[in-house]
Amino acid sequence: MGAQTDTRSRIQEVAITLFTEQGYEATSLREIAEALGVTKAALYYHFRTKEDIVASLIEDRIEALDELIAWAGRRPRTAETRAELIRRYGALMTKGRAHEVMHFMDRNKTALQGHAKVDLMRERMGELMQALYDPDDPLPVKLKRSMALFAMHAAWFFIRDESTTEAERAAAGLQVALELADGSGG
Amino acid sequence: MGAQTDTRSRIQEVAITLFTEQGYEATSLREIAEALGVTKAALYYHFRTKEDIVASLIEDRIEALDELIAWAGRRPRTAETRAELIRRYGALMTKGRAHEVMHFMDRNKTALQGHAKVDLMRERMGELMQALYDPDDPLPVKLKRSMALFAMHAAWFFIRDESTTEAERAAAGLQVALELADGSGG
DNA sequence: GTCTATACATGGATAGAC
DNA sequence: GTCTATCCATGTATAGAC
Repeated sequence: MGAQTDTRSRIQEVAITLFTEQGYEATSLREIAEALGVTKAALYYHFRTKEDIVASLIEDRIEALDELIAWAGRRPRTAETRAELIRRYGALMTKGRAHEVMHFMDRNKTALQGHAKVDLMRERMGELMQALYDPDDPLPVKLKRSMALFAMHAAWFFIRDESTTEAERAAAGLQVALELADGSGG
Repeated sequence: MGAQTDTRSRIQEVAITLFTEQGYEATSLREIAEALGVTKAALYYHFRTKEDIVASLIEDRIEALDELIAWAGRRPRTAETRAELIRRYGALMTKGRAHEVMHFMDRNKTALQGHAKVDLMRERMGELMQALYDPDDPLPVKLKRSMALFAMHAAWFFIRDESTTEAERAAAGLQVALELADGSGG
């Protein structure tokens, strides 16, 4: 704890910001180090690799998703389950740096491909998406429900307006997600 | 024409495939060259830089978007205009490698940031999105309409099922997009 | 139109001093 | 816990022969 923990979380904060704004590959460890006023080698004391910085940002999220998927598996695939799943997913996203992490991952899809923890996270997101529909649902239904989870992040991805609050974004995302997951036809 | 043109378009085809699957930065020119059975230097005969390959893939798209935006600007912002805009956008996407290009761009957001033509393309997509709503629309409406254009690509991004045809994807995307752009409230 | 060879820059990662 | 110095791999791009 103390100075070490503080430096560690400062590294995470600077890293996710630069990774999202400039890109994961475009951001060198030297750049992160300089932004913090330390050197490259100092980073290597706190994280063994560049990948480890990413892993540290998402590993707690994966656990939360696991629980949510397990919960969904124990319930019937009804409209109520879908709505509740979406609400719970939304609640998860209010904690920590959840939206920043999703934004970072969205903007660096290929660059993060192959990273163990990221691949796991993507897999979990896919499972969660598939918990929202049946394999024999018509394509438009599959599409709408697939987009439901995405809708909960879209207010951060699409709406650039600085004056919009986090709460407003969350509420709008939730509303649109629930609409998308509700219907059974066109 | 002839051999030169053929090689040029073969480069484009291999490039967009590798860029999408492995990532733009992760794909070296040597790799593209080897996949074609030529050398790195041969690529430089057809394209001055790596960026130029990307530019060649999207520059015709930008023109098409310009026309669509101009058309929307001449019409009142009604539900009918929105629906027609979406249909026209969908028609554009049936031509050439449109969906591949969008998929490529989606998966390489940060890596492509700063490329002149890509930035222009993104700008145009933003303008098109904003043609679907008014600045004073409530947030959920903005969000839904922003997602409409995205829906037309989502059938390619989200639905992995190989047995789904292009026509089915297009039809589903169009249907969902029209629904998202239609409503005025929650 | 395609080749070989190479210049040049950058980035991740490590060794070892303090 | 942070530093300097350095290794090593890779990638873009160019020069010039065939």
